[in-house]
Amino acid sequence: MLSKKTQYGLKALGYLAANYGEGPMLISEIATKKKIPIKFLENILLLLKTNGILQSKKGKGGGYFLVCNPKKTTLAAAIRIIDGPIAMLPCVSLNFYEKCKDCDEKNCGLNKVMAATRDATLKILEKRTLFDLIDAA
Amino acid sequence: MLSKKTQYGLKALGYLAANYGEGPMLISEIATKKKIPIKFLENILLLLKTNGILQSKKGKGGGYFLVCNPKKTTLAAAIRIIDGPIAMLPCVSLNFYEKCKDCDEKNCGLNKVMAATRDATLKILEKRTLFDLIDAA
DNA sequence: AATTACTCTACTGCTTTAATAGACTATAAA
DNA sequence: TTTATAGTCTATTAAAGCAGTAGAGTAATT
Repeated sequence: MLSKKTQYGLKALGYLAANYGEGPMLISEIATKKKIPIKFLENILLLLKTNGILQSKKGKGGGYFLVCNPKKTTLAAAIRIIDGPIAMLPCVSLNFYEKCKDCDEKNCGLNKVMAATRDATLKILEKRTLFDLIDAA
Repeated sequence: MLSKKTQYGLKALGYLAANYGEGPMLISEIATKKKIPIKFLENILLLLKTNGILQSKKGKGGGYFLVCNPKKTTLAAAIRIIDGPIAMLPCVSLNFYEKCKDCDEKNCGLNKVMAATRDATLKILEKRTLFDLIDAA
């Protein structure tokens, strides 16, 4: 399961995507509209900034905004920043790979299944973008 | 990510699947062969038993064994027992559903993407079985 | 009766999660 | 050049979950 932090982050990114091109949005506005604890949201947005997805401006008229067009940033990228690995096991993770000790990957049935699962998941998350997070109503 | 407990559980089930029909297997044997802490494995196998996947026999010649043919038990079922939800968010979980407060699912972009991801994942995990966990070598 | 082997309850240390607090820095407008 | 605005940064906390351990208890077999 995704952490609450990740869920909040994606919600916030959806809001920023919906308002893309309209200048910086206040943390407080995002927090209110998306019902996210404001101090928690500060951390999350900062994290997304240091990882190149968001940019910010201080002072009056300031706030956060997307660096790129929402369709350019995949959900896989956003999730990896906040939550870490997308794969179900370290031994099949593309970005956070760790070798299983006591297990020969080549012959491991579990490894193969989990690799297939990872591929199916990524096929969605590498294609969908922040644009897809925009709410209907 | 799956918990270590789940990973151990699946490894153990793979071992039991490989030896299906050969009578009960000792916890100690599974633990040794699969490099799992034995006391931890006890908990896991018991959990799988109370949930109907395994059966056991006490005393000499005892041990654990699969209730059904390995091809009858899906990985989704096994994972749900040990790890809980497979979906990335409670609001798209089929077996552990929880409504998001402060969010209208019908219009939520995130909800739709996560539902699609869940479907892709389940398409694999509801089809693959304990039989697929059997190691090659 | 003795041995084998699963069963059950409880506990421990550790890490992560989900926040909160408060001081600090940069920007812009009056 | 002060004041208000708004993001930045460090630290702390309570609660929960994870990984693993301990030990006594029960059932089956020989």
